[in-house]
Amino acid sequence: MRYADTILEIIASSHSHMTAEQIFFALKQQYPSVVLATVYNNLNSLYAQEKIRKISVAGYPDRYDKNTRHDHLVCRRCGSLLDIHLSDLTQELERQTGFAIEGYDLKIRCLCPQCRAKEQAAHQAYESQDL
Amino acid sequence: MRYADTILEIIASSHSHMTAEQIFFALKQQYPSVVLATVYNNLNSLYAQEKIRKISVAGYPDRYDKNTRHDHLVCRRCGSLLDIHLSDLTQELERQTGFAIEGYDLKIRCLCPQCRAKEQAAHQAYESQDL
DNA sequence: ATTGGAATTAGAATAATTCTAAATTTGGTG
DNA sequence: CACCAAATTTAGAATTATTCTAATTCCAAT
Repeated sequence: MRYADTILEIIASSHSHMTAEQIFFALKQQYPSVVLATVYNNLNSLYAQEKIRKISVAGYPDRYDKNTRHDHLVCRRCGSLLDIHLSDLTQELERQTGFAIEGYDLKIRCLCPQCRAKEQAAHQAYESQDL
Repeated sequence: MRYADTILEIIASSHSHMTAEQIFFALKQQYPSVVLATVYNNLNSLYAQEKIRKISVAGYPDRYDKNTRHDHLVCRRCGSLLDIHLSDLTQELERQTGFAIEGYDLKIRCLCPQCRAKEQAAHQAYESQDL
């Protein structure tokens, strides 16, 4: 895992949530000979060690994130992600489910500002059309 | 959308969480000439109308579920899903995020009973080996 | 009957990811 | 240092899930 630390740094220092391909291009800046499969190998290994998180949203490639406890806002229109720090639900979920849980993944569906603007524009175009 | 209602019924009456392919085979019982692309067309349309939910877990094909409010237990080892009815977090999430949210998706990571048994067996084999 | 629009079909295409086998690198040992 | 074994990387083929395209079929309204 010669590249594992560099990949961890790329993920840690990114404010976006990068796909395997984006990480691949970032890594290529430093190691031009590296190959996408290696990135997948490293990401899978880091994920298995729980050093990174993997975020799956239907319709989008998997994205990777640092493994700190936080939740995500997901735009229902463009799929963009935003970290959000909410209070930890583990205790409450254990109380409600009645057993020890290993963790959880909370995605909040919303509209990002750009998409909100686009939807409003579309809505107004519709409203003002001749009927 | 000639098959939409049948697909809805298949999803509603299934206690598992079916993949597009499983739904395709179930639908084929009644309509042997139907084709996988049609199932995807119907599922995408039902999903766009919010009549069904789509569940994405990294490493597994998307699965579909009825669109009632409930959460999911996800086995971290085999990916199996189980519905669980927890109290609605919308209010609390709106309070914490400070804006109107459209919904959320909560997956609780755990080990299903079968996988727990397997992990224990593996653990005991490891413990009892000659060192 | 005829037509138009929507849905379905078949199958090719695409995208993401994994797999396989060969080559390379690494670390330990004599 | 030289060698070996193990682990990692590489290249590229393969697989899987899903979407796309174009042709066909279905159905409802003339």
